[in-house]
Amino acid sequence: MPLESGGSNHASFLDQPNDHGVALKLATWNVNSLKVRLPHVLSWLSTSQCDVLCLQELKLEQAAFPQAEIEAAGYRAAWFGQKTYNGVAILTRLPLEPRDVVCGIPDYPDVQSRVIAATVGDMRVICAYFVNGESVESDKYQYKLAWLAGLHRYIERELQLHDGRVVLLGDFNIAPADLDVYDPAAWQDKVLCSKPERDAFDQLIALGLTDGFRHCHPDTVAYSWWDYRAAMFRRNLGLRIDHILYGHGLRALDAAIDTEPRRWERPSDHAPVWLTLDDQP
Amino acid sequence: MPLESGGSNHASFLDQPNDHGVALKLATWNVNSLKVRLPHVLSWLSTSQCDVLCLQELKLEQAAFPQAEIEAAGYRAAWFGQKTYNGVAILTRLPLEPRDVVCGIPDYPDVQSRVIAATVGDMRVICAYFVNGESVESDKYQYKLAWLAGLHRYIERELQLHDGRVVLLGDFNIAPADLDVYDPAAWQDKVLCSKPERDAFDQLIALGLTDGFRHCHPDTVAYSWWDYRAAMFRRNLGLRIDHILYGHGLRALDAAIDTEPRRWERPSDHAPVWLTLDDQP
DNA sequence: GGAGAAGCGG
DNA sequence: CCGCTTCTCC
Repeated sequence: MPLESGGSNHASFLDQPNDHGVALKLATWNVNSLKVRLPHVLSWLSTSQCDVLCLQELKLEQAAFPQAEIEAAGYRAAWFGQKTYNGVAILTRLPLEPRDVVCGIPDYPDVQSRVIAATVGDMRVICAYFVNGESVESDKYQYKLAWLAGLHRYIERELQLHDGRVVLLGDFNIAPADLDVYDPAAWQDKVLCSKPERDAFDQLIALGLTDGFRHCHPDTVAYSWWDYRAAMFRRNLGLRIDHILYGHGLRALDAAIDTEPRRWERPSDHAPVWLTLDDQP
Repeated sequence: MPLESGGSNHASFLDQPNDHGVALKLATWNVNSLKVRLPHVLSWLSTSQCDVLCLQELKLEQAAFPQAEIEAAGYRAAWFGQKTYNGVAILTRLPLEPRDVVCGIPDYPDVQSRVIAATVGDMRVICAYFVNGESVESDKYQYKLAWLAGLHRYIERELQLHDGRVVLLGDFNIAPADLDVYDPAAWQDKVLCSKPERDAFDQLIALGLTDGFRHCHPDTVAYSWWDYRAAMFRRNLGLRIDHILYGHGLRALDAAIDTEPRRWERPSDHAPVWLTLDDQP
C-alpha cells in the first residue's frame, strides 16, 4: 500500500501550534447518554485538551444536543441525534470547525443515527457507533455484518476522495484480537469477538488504515470498555472495542486509553481513547 | 364529651422526663418512598427528637424496611409494608416500643397496607394512610368513602377499648376546612375537599377526637402537602391534609408543621406534622 | 414532578 | 449495572 503523495496538497492542521506542538489530538468516547455525561465530557475536554473528540451513544434527539455548553467550552460540534438510542457527534476545538458534515452512510439507508463525518482541517473525520449485534445468534448480528459491509464501502470511497487523510474512530463493538479481550477463551466466537466481525475489522485495515493504539503499543493489554455489571472495571475485565483508525496519508505519534473518567461518579461504561497525529505529511 | 377518668389507670409515658419535659412528642410524615427518604427521616429524627414518628407511603415490601438504620438511630419500629404503593410504620424512641401491633383495619378486608396500630406507653397509636380517591368521579373515590366508614368503626372501637387514650395520625388526604386550602374556590367539591370527605373527617372528630394542630392554632393557615408540580411549595400553595387527632383521654400542649424538610434536596411532597401531649391525665 | 414498575438495550 | 422508555399513582 504505497503512500499517496500526488493528490495531497494540504496545509497544516492549525495556523499556530496547539498544546501538543504541531500534533493533532483526536479522541473517541462512547458516553452512554450525553445528557448524563456532559459534565464528564466538559471536564475531560478541559484536561485532555484534545482537538477533535468524537462521541457515541448520545441518546438524545437532534434538538436536545447541549450546543451552548459545548461552545462555551471553546468547541464547535456537528451531531446526528436520535431519541433513546445511538447518536454521534464530532467536537472540534476552535479554531477548528467541522466542515462538509455528512450524517449516516450515503447509499446505506439506516434509520439509526450511527455515523457522522466531517472535514476537520484537511482530514476527513468519520465518527461511528458500530452495531452491537447482541449475540451471534441474533438477527441484530446479521444486521451488524450487513452494516459493516456498508461501512467498508463508505470508508473505501472516503479514503480515495481524501487521499488517505481519513480517520475512522468510534465504538467499533469489535475486539480485533485476543490481546484485546480479558478472557479470550470465554469470548471465543462470541459477539464482539467472532471471526466475521474480526474479518470485517481486518478488511477495514486492509483499506490502508492503521489501528492507532495497537500501532503505538503493539503488545500492551488495554481495554476501553468494561461491563457495568459484576464490578468488571474494578477487576479490569474489559475489552478494547473503541478504536481510532487512520489512513495512509497520516502518521501517528502516540495513543492511549484514559481510564480515569471510568473511575468518576456515574461513569460511562467506556473510557476515552486518544491518538495524536503528526502534522507532517 | 366528658373526660373519662374512671377506667384509665395509666402510668406516665416514660419513667424519666424526655427532652420535652413530661410531654410526649408525636409526628406524622408521608415520606413518599422510605428508601429514597431514609436520610431525611434519620436527620429529622435527630433534630426533632420526637418520641413517636408515624410514616406513610413507605413504598417498600415488608422485608425491605430499613430496620437496622432505624434502630441504630435509637428507635424501634413496627411496619406494614407493601410493594410499590402505600406502606405505614410507627417508630418509637427507646425506651418506648410498639406493643400489640395490629396491621390493617380488623374486619375491614383490604389488600392495601394503609393502617398500623400499636400501643406506645399507655396510649394507642394508629397510623393511617388514607385513600386518596383521585377525583370525585372516580371509582377510587367510592372506595375512599367506604374505607373511611370502615376506619370510623375501627377508631370508635379503639377509643372505647383504650378509654380515649388514642392518637390517630397520618396522611388523611382530607383538608378539613377551607382554611386548610390555598384556593378554596378552586378546590370546592374537589377530591380532598369534598363534602362527603369532610363529613367523614367531622365524624371522626365527633367520636371525641381533637385535631391537634387546629386546636393549638385555631386561625393559622398552614399546609402539610404541596404538589411537586408548578413550584407549588415555593409559592406556598398547599393543603393541610396530614393530621394528628387525639382522644379525650389526652391533652395537647403544642403542635406545628415543620416545613424545613420540604426545602431539602429531593424532598417528599409532604412535611412532618408534630404534636406534643401532656402526660397528666 | 417525582416516585416506582416493567421492559428494552447494552 | 445503568441508561432509556412508557406506565401508574399521587
